[in-house]
Amino acid sequence: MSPVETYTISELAKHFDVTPRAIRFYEDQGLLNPKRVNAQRVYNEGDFVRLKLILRGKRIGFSLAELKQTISLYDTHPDEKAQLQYVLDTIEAHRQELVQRREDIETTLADMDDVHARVNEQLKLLAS
Amino acid sequence: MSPVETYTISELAKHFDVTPRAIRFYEDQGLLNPKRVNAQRVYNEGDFVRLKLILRGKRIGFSLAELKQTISLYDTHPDEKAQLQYVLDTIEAHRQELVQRREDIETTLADMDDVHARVNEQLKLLAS
DNA sequence: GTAACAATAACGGTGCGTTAACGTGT
DNA sequence: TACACGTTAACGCACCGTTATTGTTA
Repeated sequence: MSPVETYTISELAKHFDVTPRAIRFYEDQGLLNPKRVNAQRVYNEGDFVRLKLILRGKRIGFSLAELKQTISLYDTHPDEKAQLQYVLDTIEAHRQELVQRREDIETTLADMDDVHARVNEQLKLLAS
Repeated sequence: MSPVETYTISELAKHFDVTPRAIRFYEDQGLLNPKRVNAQRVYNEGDFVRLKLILRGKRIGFSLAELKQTISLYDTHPDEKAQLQYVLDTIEAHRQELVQRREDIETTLADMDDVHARVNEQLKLLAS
């Protein structure tokens, strides 16, 4: 047996800079499902990654409810054709959203560059 | 005088697919400031663009409060050095945020591609 | 359409009181 | 071995602040 790295809730909390309370909350919402040893939560590598995905998803702007859906897809291993197709379709839908969001960001960055350039010009004129 | 394109609130609402009520709300929050003719709102091209920026910003994930700040910066034309520098700094801060968010999105898209490929593989095996 | 005020609903948690398990020093 | 003590965690329920809207009435 290879040793499996595990974590307590407070270790995770510290690592990701969130409160243990929040981690339990994510579990309440169905986003995590760690093993238990005497009612105590024991997190493995998979849970670790899952939490990382949750936090990244939050930064991107997804709600916990949305994350619950997508993250499940990531590590489910369905064996039926219909299910596999469903996974593909769902991924595709989310992909579209993300691509749109990325475009919005690109556009905004470009706008910012414009403003930045103009303001910088002003600043130079003023300095001379 | 060149004719200036103007819009009523319901025209804007229809165009951007939001309720007039929401547009008034954005004004309450200080994000819009259309001219009035007899207390009735009259929106010009600038207002139009502003609303577009607001909605794009929302999609990206900025709060109305943040948008109020940034959008103001976009079309203010300060003349003092300190103010100009402030604008540059603020833009830079928001830029950092956006770049981070874009990175998160890139990573997630890559993850999705992985899953997509794996699932597709499964599907092919099943079909054969 | 407008103004003003209220109500709502989702979201993402937090606080708290209580109970339980575990390790340490005496 | 026994006991007290501190730490950490679990649970459940209520509650909260922010945000973004929507309703309502005049």
